[in-house]
Amino acid sequence: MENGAPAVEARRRAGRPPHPVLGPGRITKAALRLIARDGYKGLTMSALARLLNVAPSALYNHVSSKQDVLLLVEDHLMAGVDISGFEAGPWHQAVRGWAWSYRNVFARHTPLIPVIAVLPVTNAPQTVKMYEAVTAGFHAAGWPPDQIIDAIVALESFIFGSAFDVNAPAEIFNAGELAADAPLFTQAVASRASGSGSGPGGDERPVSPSDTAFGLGLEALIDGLWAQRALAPKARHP
Amino acid sequence: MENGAPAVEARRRAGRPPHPVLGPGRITKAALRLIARDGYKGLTMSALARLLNVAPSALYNHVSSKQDVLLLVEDHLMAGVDISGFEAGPWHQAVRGWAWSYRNVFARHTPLIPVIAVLPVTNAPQTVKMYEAVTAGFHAAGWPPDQIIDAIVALESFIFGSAFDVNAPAEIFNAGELAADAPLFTQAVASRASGSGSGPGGDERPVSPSDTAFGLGLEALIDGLWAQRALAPKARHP
DNA sequence: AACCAAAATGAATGTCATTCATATAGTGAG
DNA sequence: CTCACTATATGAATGACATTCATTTTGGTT
Repeated sequence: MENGAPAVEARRRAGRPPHPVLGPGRITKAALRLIARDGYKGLTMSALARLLNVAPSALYNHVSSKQDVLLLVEDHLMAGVDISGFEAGPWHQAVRGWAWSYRNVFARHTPLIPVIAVLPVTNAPQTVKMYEAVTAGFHAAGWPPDQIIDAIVALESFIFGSAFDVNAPAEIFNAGELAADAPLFTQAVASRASGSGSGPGGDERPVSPSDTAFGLGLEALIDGLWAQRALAPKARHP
Repeated sequence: MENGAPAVEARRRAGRPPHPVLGPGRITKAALRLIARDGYKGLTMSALARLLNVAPSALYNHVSSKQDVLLLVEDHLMAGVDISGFEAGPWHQAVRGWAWSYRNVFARHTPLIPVIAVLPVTNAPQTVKMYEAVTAGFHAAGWPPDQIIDAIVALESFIFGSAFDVNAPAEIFNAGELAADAPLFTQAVASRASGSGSGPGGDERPVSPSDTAFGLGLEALIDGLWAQRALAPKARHP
């Protein structure tokens, strides 16, 4: 039941079917089922309509484009991002939990990232809700108000980039025939400390290389941002 | 002149036209011209063929798919990323220059990012060359070899995510009708310190919000990574 | 019972990437 | 000089796709 107000008002104007056979909610659920089964390549308007026992053109009475469908999915996923840490706990730990959760949710939905990163949050209630919770956490930690959004954007950029990295194949850094021209790089790849370290849960189990890199970068970013809190904004560069 | 060796060897095997009318080099250049003119939506195999005065199907004698074309473009762009700082200067400054340059190059080529982030570097000479230079810089700065790749991946993730942010519209954080439900967020957006700070060149001119966020995150990441250098790899999380 | 607007339909359109059978052209071998 | 070989170019065809449109169905309201 996402945003019933306009539907109610519209229903007031004239006779309507009381059972909305199709609607944002059902479309979102069907899209998620499709994505879970066949991935984003399987998410076509035809497949979506087929799953809903409806003609493809019928969907356009409820969404104006496929991008609209992606927006619905995105906003639904945002509700799955863990913001509980910002309600009470220490800032460092809240950001950690939020960032891991955020990355894990979108690692399986990377095709959404180019959409999210560029589209306004208007008409995305769950997304706004998440931003409000995160902002509140920063505020409570004494962050300078005029730096909060920039800090969130920086963290989000790292999270989105890292979500792509999760889907990288293991051999992505295999230079192949070019290895001879890149001895230091090849050596660094070979000695990469994969499998060591602790997992996102703090327990001692093997983690993927992308988990290790994300953990390293996240801790660096959290510490670095904390240290720069209240300093003048800078964007210097040689 | 991109890797003439295979072509020469192939020419040795049998009779060939001495003037390669089409080839990776020309295809790459044409693709870049198309992207510059019409953006990535204008980069179609038909348009590419038209620009080269050739039938679309002819392209498939030189590339096996459109993804191959994107790979050619990507590797070409990698040559434009500034790695000069790693040859001599201090580590902090070298990373800074590299990261700004890397982000600026791919901010205008975000459709490539999902491709880059997932595809092996094999057969991408410029890409391998860049990684080698960066690895050498980390090595020279005394970085623990088994952490170099993870640190680079973390920086790259931040860079890729930030490249998307560059293309975000100014009103991306306008909550619209939902503003009432997100007072702290709305206030933080309004007080965002945009226009202040110094530009990437260190001079005093207005910078975009994405520049500010990138500068903030990059400095935090650089400082944080430097501080964590030589510490045990960690990926902890509550 | 008639009306009206939302919603569903089926056919059609245009844009893609990609494939395939065929044709061409230049080169080394005879 | 000529034949055969091979890379490369061609044009037509295919199938997937999002989207549009004229038309019909549907069900509550009057």
